[in-house]
Amino acid sequence: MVGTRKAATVHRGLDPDRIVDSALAVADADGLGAVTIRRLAQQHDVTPMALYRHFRDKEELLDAVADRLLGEIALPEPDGRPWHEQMRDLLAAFLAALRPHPNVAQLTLDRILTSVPGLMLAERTLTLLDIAGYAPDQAARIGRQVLCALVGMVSNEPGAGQHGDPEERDDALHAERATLAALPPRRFPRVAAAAEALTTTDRQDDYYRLGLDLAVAGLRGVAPRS
Amino acid sequence: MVGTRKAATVHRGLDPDRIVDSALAVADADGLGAVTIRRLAQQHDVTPMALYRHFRDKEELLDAVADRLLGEIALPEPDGRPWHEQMRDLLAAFLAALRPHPNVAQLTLDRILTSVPGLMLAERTLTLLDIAGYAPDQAARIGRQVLCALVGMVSNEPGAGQHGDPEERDDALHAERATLAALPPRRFPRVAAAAEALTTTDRQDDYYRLGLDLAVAGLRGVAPRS
DNA sequence: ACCTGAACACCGTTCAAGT
DNA sequence: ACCTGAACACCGTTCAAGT
Repeated sequence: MVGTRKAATVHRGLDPDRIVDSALAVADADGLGAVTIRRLAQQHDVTPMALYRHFRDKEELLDAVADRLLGEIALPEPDGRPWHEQMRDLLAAFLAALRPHPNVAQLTLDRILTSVPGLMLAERTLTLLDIAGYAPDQAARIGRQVLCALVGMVSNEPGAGQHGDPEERDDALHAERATLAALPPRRFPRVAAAAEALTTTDRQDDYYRLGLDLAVAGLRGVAPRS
Repeated sequence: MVGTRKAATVHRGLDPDRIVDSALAVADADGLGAVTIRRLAQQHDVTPMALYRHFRDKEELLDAVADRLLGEIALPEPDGRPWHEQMRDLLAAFLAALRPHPNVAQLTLDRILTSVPGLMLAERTLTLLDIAGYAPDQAARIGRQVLCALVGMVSNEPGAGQHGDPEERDDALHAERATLAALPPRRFPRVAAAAEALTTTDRQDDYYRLGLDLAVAGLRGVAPRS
């Protein structure tokens, strides 16, 4: 009642943040391909064109989704530990932000250098690589590779077939496992033996821990100063 | 004239291989999003529905495109050298097959375990990781990560914005470089300094050599036996 | 066997109006 | 300022025919 002018002009539910919420929910449930201007509009009981008041086009909407993910990165404070320990924590923070939304992770790659939180991640990465002894050019290239590898890790984590029902997804994984296990053991003995490991969604923490080990070990192995 | 029955029923130009050719050409020129049933049909002077004689749906067409790339892998023969040297050559062979088609590379990831050339790559990778001392489960996980990282490397190579004209692409890269260089040097000194390295398409061989170094060094660093 | 034609249920997006 | 409605140029795909 004693509403200020600002309160009087409050949106009834169609502001960019809530659209991004919906986009994330749709992508998590049905994949990035299901994120559609028309579908989001429908979820907000509004005409598709209403969204264009808030985003110039679909790409700008996806930018906002990526920004949301990048904004969730909880950057660890720099400290006095060896660079590779700090690097591990930094990369782990990036992973932690991406993991809840594997279907959306790939969007962040193109936006790392165009959003503030992404730039902060990049700056920290380059700083640690400098401490490791990398020349600036090398650091730029190798930093890109590592962040790229992490995003790929999340986008392609064993369960990420981006289907609808969790039941259907389990069935698909089970079928794939059976196909692999039935491979001719003369030609593909190791793939057949690894059928279980390649198709399980269990022990995801192991998967990610190993991925971090791999990335950090790579950086240490190539670094001028170890 | 003395045509066999087979020669008499030869296609006049609409066989799956030529459709895949077109799909690759379109993807290379205008990105994966431009690969459209209708556009491919048009290129072959045929109705969109004609393609459904050869592919059950669009996904099967993309499977064929991915198979084409995977089929280009020239697997090196196993020999007596240390596992990491053989691994490097194996990964380099995969990279060499992907590099000509960065816009398409990502398609291969989901198809590695469903195509014969992909399975051969996977089998070789697991074999070398076994020699390195990895337990089968670990080998499966880490092998996936590495192949994933390589695909990501190609998909996200500096020039890969998947635009049309090469001129337009250069302009986009130049603009991005300027934006990065103009970043507040107080907050993002290293990113600003790396603007050039992050946006150049020169020295791609360095980029890929470094990526291979990173991957192999990671595998060696994590391996039970080095 | 291979291709066509018309139709359906979707897209993103522009333009001109409405309040 | 914010939303609507109709329209346009695209999608993938089904179905029933044509030869």
